Amino acid sequence: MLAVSPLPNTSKDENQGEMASTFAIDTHEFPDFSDTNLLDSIDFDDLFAGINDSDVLPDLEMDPEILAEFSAGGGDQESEMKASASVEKVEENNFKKEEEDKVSSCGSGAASGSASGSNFSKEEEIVSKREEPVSASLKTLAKDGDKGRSKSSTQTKNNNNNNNQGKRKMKVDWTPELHRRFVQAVEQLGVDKAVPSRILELMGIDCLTRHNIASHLQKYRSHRKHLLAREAEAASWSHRRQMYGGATVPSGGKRDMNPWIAPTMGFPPMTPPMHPPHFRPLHVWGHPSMDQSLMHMWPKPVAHSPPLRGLNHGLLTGTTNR
DNA sequence: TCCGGAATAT
DNA sequence: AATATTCCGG
Repeated sequence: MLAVSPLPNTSKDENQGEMASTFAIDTHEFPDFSDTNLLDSIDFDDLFAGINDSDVLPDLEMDPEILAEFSAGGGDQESEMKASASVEKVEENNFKKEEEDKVSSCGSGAASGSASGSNFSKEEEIVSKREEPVSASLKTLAKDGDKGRSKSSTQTKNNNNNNNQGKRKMKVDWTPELHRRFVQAVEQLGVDKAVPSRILELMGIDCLTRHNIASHLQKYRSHRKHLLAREAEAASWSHRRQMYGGATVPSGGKRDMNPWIAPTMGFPPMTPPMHPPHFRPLHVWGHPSMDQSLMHMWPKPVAHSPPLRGLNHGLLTGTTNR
């Protein structure tokens, strides 16, 4: 029992103008126990599996604060589970009984947490919004790329719309799929012309607000910037070396044309002025294209740009300094 | 007022 | 680190 929900309703959230069209849900999650830890397969998974959203117990995952409040006793996650279980009765409103397959949706379930071992404290985020039909294909495509992912999130409660008012916003879990759509949209628009609203449109995910996109976009740009910067550095670095050797490229261009960097951007020579519908600059970073072990959406700061041409990338240095 | 983007906050 | 929120011009 745990009646949770004292919630003082701050009532400040209320989506201002975000078209709230969050309906649709779809909880088909496929438990991927392929190579996961047993822990993953713990039960809360199942528990959550069916219940996705519903604002009931608005706070289950709130945050530290509230959690702390009643968690004082001790069981943290335990309570969570229980709570969810009880949630079953949740269904009361009209809810949407959508079909349950594809449809963009926001809800989802699947929790996994990294409980592995000893690390659970008060998780908070979660919630993952899933999207549409693409999944299948992506799955295929992403194969090893995504594989293990897609189920990492500890869901808790969702906010729904329907009339509610005191709903909180849950963190959106940018799953590889979502991210992929995001990147796709951005590319289509052109990196510099991409703005949240447009991206949102292109993505077609109904849930997700402009803000979500904006936030992600910010991060995206930031990462990209770093990446480019690094590569540029590396490039210039290699440049010098080349010069030394008497090599080539007289131009003093710092990093305009870099064979290596190019792929990173996806489109060096023509960026903005063209985005045919079905054209697609293969991979940028978060792309499925680059499977391998690069499945980490956001490339960590690992410089990868072989300094000298002629050699196969492979190792690289990590310090580009001078 | 709405939007986009950077700066902050959580 | 990843998201969300807030602040600040257009």
